[in-house]
Amino acid sequence: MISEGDSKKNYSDIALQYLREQIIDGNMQPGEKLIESNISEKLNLSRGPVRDALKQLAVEGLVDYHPNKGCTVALLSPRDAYEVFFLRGSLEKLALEKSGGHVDAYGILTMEAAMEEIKSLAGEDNILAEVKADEKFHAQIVLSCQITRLYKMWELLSPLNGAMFLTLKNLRSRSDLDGSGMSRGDRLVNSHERILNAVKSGSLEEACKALDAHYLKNGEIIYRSSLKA
Amino acid sequence: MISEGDSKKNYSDIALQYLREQIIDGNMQPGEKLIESNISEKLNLSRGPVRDALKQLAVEGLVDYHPNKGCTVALLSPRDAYEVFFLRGSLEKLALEKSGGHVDAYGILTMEAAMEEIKSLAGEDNILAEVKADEKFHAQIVLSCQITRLYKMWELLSPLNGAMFLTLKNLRSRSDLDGSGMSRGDRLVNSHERILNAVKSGSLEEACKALDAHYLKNGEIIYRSSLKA
DNA sequence: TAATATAAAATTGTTAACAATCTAAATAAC
DNA sequence: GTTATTTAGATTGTTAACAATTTTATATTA
Repeated sequence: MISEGDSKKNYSDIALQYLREQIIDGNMQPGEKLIESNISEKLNLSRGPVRDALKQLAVEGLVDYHPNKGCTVALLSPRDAYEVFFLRGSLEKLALEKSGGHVDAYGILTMEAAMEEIKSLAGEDNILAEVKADEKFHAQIVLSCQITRLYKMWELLSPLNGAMFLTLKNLRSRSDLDGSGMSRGDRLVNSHERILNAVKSGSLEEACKALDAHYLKNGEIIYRSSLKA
Repeated sequence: MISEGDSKKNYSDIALQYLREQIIDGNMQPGEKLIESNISEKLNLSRGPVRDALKQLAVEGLVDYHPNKGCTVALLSPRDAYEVFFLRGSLEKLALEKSGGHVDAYGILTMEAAMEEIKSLAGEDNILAEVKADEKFHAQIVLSCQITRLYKMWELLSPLNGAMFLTLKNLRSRSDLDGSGMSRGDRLVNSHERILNAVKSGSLEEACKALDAHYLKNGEIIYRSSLKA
């Protein structure tokens, strides 16, 4: 467990955040080699902190670590997408079951704020901001049950989930519409609105269904398009 | 993700395994400061690999990492125990639900072998061996569903679960018996035997109940004894 | 004496150089 | 011409020294 407090960032964290955002934002090709000396040169620091960051990214699954051979940007298969969506959804449902579907007033307010962000980003082309709004939204669901380690576990999946966002977006920009005839932005808004309504009404069952629909749809889109390719 | 293959260990892994086992085996006091230079001197290597190991242990929750101030052996509260047991149990049940309660022949054989180990260790005083047998047993349950990342997630909880083993043992060596009048070893055997039988009979429901009983009992014992202390 | 400020020691964070390993190119053997 | 073998280069793994920070001990002041 890492105790924070003062967020005066050390170099490892700077490298970590930089690399994570670069990967999620799609500025690094899946499979691409991540050479420590290149990165440390780019960020004007030594290899040590960069190595730390790469090891952490390997834990998060954004990077594949091959001992003695270096790191590569993770190649994420449709199967990976399925697993991440399934797990993230399962953890959120588990949290809701524990809390009886009840998210407190602060949580609801935060979710509503995140909802507004998601709406306003629907037309834009800002993956990183989308990912952050999405995380803010779903985090409140997980936090509802007050089980710290469940949240930590869910949090560990977030970077991968973020990377999937990019995959989804790229798939969509080719076809622009999915089976339902909705744009990606619209579906994102719809999907989250259904979850929010369920949580606000306090219906555990409907909330779980909404979460399933949300994550399964994501998985389905990735899977379908993998067939076309 | 870390690709292995050749398990010719590097120094980071040596330090990691050493520290993890020391902590789980109770040779380091909870709260104790872990000073990099001391450890590296002890293991005859430099601070670099030791730092790597400590960072990994922080991810696993066995160590608390205080930036600029160093690491301490994690202080695990009854609440932590509850959360770890709850999560580990939840993930195992999730896996079984996915696999419809079906563990393949190889898995069953492995579980039976682990069961024998657990039995033979019942009288001994070998926490590390107990932990490994327990892990071998439960791992097969998680692996049944073939979701790689679910296993990885569960695996990440294993070191903490191992540490809880020690806590449980220490509590028991004071009172030697729990409410049920069973010795710790006997309960361990009983509890796992019920799980194994359920899995072998293919009954998802009974397997989930057995898992719940197993983990909830662990949590209960830790909680109860925290009241006495 | 107790509380605060200062100085010394210990410890972590970072770097740069060295060692070991892997990769790829050039050479040799068939 | 193709396959091995050797060699040179690139990259990771490890170390030891340095810088920054924190902790402990000492001295100062009220």
